[in-house]
Amino acid sequence: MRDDSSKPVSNFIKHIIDEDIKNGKNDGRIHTRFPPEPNGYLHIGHAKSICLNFGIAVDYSGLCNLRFDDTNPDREELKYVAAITEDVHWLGFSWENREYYASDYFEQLYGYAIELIKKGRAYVCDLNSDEIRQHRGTLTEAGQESPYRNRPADENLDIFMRMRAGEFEDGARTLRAKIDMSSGNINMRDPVIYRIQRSTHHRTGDQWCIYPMYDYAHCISDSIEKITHSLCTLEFEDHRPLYDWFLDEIGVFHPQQIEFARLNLSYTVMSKRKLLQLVNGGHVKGWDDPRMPTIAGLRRRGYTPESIRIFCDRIGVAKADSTVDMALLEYCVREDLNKRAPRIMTVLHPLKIVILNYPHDTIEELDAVNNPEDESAGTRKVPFSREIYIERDDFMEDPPKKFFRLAPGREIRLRYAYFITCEKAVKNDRGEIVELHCTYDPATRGGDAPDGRKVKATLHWVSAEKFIQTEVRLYSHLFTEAEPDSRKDGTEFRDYLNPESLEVLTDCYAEPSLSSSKPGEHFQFERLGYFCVDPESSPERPVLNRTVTLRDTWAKIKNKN
RNA sequence: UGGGGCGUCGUCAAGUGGUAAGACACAUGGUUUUGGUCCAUGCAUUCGGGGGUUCGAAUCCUCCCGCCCCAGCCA
Repeated sequence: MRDDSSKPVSNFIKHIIDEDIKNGKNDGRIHTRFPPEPNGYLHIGHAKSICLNFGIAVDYSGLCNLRFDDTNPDREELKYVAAITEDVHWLGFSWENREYYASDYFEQLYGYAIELIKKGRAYVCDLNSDEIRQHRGTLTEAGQESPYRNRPADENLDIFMRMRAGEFEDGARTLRAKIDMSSGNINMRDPVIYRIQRSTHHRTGDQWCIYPMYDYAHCISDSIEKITHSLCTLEFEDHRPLYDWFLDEIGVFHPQQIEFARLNLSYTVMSKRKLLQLVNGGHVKGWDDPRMPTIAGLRRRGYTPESIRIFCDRIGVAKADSTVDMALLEYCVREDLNKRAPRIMTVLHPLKIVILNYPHDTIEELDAVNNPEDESAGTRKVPFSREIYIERDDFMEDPPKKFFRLAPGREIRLRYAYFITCEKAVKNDRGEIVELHCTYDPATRGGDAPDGRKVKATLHWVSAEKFIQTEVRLYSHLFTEAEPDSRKDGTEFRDYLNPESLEVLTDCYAEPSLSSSKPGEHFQFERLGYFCVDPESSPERPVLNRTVTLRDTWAKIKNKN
């Protein structure tokens, strides 16, 4: 699936692919893969990779596999593969029957390891992890060769097979590639390719007590699947020589690894580790907390797959480290929801109005447009009565020059209803405004004055006779700093958690029609923002999450003052 | 004193020797029964810096500066 197909996006990876096709590489075949480790939830950074990999497959009439990189059973769980497949599907991508697992290749991987041993390119090392580290050297000093480095091939073969058979304790030995302990690239200093690890794998159970390492398993998995272009993030750039080394030594199909910059987003963090800390530390309510940049969180917040896809198209793909402005993501979801979200009126902070000259015991049903951007969305009836609620912010007793909403003596329009004029603000003992007394002009029914007189503002409102009480959860940035995790002053991301990232409003009043809404449905609350029905919602008591506010010019003017 | 990358508008990002796309953000007008949407306009004489090659350089050469990644039996 591709959005914005009218504007094909160019990037350096496509240039490489174009060139490859021109040169007839792989007979013009294009095959990518998205290779998550099932050890956590997907976030918007993964969405970038998903859109890139699946998008390229679509653009070049190729294929994209979903492959779980499940070579470390200590951290991986079945529940994560379920969550990941759900998220990728939800984003709108399909991999048909090409759902693969690195663990499917364990036997083949083992076979290639035997070959490497026979070729003298791998050896069993008896050093423990501390000793291996000590032998590795430093960034500026070469490493020392392991005393086991020149163990004869047949002995290596024998011990490696006994490793598989379970003869040795966890961590007692490793299989290592025999490359170059003095390489400037630390990845090439005889990297471990198999470790002994007795943990139950979510797919292979207790069949194995040795597991391959990422560098070894990943390139061969790509090769087995005949991947043509293996796209990964920048931190794997240093691993490419190793990726190439394994495939060259084994002599199998050789995909091309290409690295791109991972996505960073302002006002949030984007690593599984940090997101996990937010969950475990109780700073959010879970992986799908609407404040989280996870796919599950964004979904619950009310982001649509389309909005995320178009966002991924717009941010581009390059090799420079970058942090994309959260405002772009918000723009993308507003743009999408503006076209599709039905409008409804909801008052978040109610202020009662009594319309003195409107009859008691009368409820009118007024026509309201469901979506001015989509005529086919039709109209609905909204009940109007003598007492209504408006937004507290829409009235000021002593308004500044540029405030053109309701004020004493001023006439405004109630959307789809009538013009009303504020006659009096009624206060309590403490001088707080408790309600407004207004009068209406019956001739303005529907919202237009027959005499053509204009009004400076149109306010949303809800009948105080017929409404549904709702809970509304307002979200704002999770962090108070744009880049909470890359500061140099000794502080860390958790120091910048926004204490006001969630505000729960339990006494909001919505049009009655909201009671028939279902979890996941989107609405625009007129003049306020886009909202999405939460899974915790019920017909008796709807719960709405604010996805994003509307652009608010008045707020800008107010803040400038 | 190691290896690998990257520096184009506030933020992303095109550009691949012929004279700086686009988007977001920002600003200003217009339309409007959402201070929304939409529309129009403005917003890098210059591409991290210096030198060089060339009729011509963000693009080529050279030196310098800055930033990111790497020392898991994680991925």
